[in-house]
Amino acid sequence: MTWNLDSSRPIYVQIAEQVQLDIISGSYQPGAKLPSVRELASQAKVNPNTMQKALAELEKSGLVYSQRTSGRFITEDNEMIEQLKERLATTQIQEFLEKMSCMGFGPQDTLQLIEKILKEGQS
Amino acid sequence: MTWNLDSSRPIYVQIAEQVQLDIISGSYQPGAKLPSVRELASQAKVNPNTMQKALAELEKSGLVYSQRTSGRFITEDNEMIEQLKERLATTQIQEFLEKMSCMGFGPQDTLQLIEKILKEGQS
DNA sequence: ATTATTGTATTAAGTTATTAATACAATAAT
DNA sequence: ATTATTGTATTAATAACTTAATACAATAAT
Repeated sequence: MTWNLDSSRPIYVQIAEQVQLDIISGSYQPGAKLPSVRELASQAKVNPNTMQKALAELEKSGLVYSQRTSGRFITEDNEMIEQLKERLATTQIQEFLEKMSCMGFGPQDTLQLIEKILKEGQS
Repeated sequence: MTWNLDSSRPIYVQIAEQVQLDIISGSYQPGAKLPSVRELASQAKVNPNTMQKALAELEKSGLVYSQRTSGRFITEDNEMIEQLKERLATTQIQEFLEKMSCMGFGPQDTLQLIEKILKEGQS
């Protein structure tokens, strides 16, 4: 796990987002055990409380759960993960299209621009 | 001008972004005069300093300029505006594709998803 | 039973950034 | 010359977050 944190937004939010992405993308398998709060905090070089706060966020959504002394685990509910992934992707797309629209690019303009950029990137 | 502000990020950043969008999209024409800091602040219901800070941001990039007592104006440099628009769009697209990639959607997956969502939105 | 490891809770302090209040400065308009 | 309007600067207050220190709670391992 490599932590990519900056000061633009709260650390705990960034951590929560990154772990969430790892779950959605499958880097963390359903049911997998997470390292302890202290261990993760040490890796990310943040205070244990900050890590705790980040993980508590993920628990609110049910994505992870904790067992008092054995540790923390990713949910085994594959369905939930899939739904979240789908929902997040949809939101991302809609926000993106909205922003492009504000800049004066309609959906078709945007699609063409993306394809153009993808072609350029291949070189 | 309708101001759409929330507390997730600094107000002055959001204001700067929105004015920038208005310039890029053509809502503010090149050379146009902006309302005074106090007037804009009143409209947006923020402190004049906040508005001042937002506009100062745009001045750094050369998008607007101020004349001590006559007011603030949009740059007349059409070229600059066009370049910024292009650069911003490219950045938006790259960031978007990057995020989708982290979620496990490759470029082709993403394009298909966008098209699917656009079709649904028409109904 | 004891110990070590886990998550959790509480409180305080420090830091930073944002916002607000106010005063100052320049100049166009009169 | 005076006044009103503009942008600007300075300082203070507020808010949010992070860090830190510490204590508590539950249970698996021994």
